[in-house]
Amino acid sequence: MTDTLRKTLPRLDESLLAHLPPFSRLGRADIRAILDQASVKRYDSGTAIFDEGAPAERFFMLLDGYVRVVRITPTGEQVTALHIPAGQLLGIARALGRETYPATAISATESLALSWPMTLWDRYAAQYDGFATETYKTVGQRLGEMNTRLVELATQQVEQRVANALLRLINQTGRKVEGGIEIDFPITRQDLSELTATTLHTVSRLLSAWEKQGLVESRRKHITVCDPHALMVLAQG
DNA sequence: ACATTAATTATGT
DNA sequence: ACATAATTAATGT
Repeated sequence: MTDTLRKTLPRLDESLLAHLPPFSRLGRADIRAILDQASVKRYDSGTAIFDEGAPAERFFMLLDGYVRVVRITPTGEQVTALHIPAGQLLGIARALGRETYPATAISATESLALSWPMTLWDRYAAQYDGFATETYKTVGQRLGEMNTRLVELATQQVEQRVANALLRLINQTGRKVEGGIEIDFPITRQDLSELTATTLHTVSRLLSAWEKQGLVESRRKHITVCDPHALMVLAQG
């Protein structure tokens, strides 16, 4: 008689979460319970998942795609803070003790995300072993990344800044392709310039120069690094 | 060593 | 055809 209860859409499979850091130490039953409280949503490329300053009502787990976390400066220009690949938590304002989102999240590709009401955050953190510690690890990583970027901004020149940015991008979101490693989501020179606090023109020139030296290849909205090692040399200054 | 401005071309819907 | 991306040169700080 139990299958008369089958009234909802296909249930989410536990394997979606089982191998992801915050959930990897949890048992199947716990994951099932968490999954049953989640809702799924698909985001077209370029749409906002949440906005800076808005009340942080939900937190998210990115299942597929890439998201860029963006802040708006007082003068109204965007600054990309970081990119988040699939498999990471997102919008975890609660973990930072905040009631509002500290930045805007925009899907860089078509994306798929689970979300939960933020009220569940405390419960999960309290009752599921490993949930809190694992998420603080990724929070720590992101903090570290932003910190090293700050140092770069203060100390390095433009050329090594964009070289470093490229290297990070292929590390975090790189996909092996014939002849190099390709950034796995559409990225413009404007985006890269925001990441490195320079202009799209300078980025364009640098990429053109590197392309002539066989360091990179780029089509529109697409960059692949052919010689990571040479880039690393450049990145040191 | 870089930004800014502007003009030109290429590319995707 | 239209908007968006990318290149390139010239000029400015």
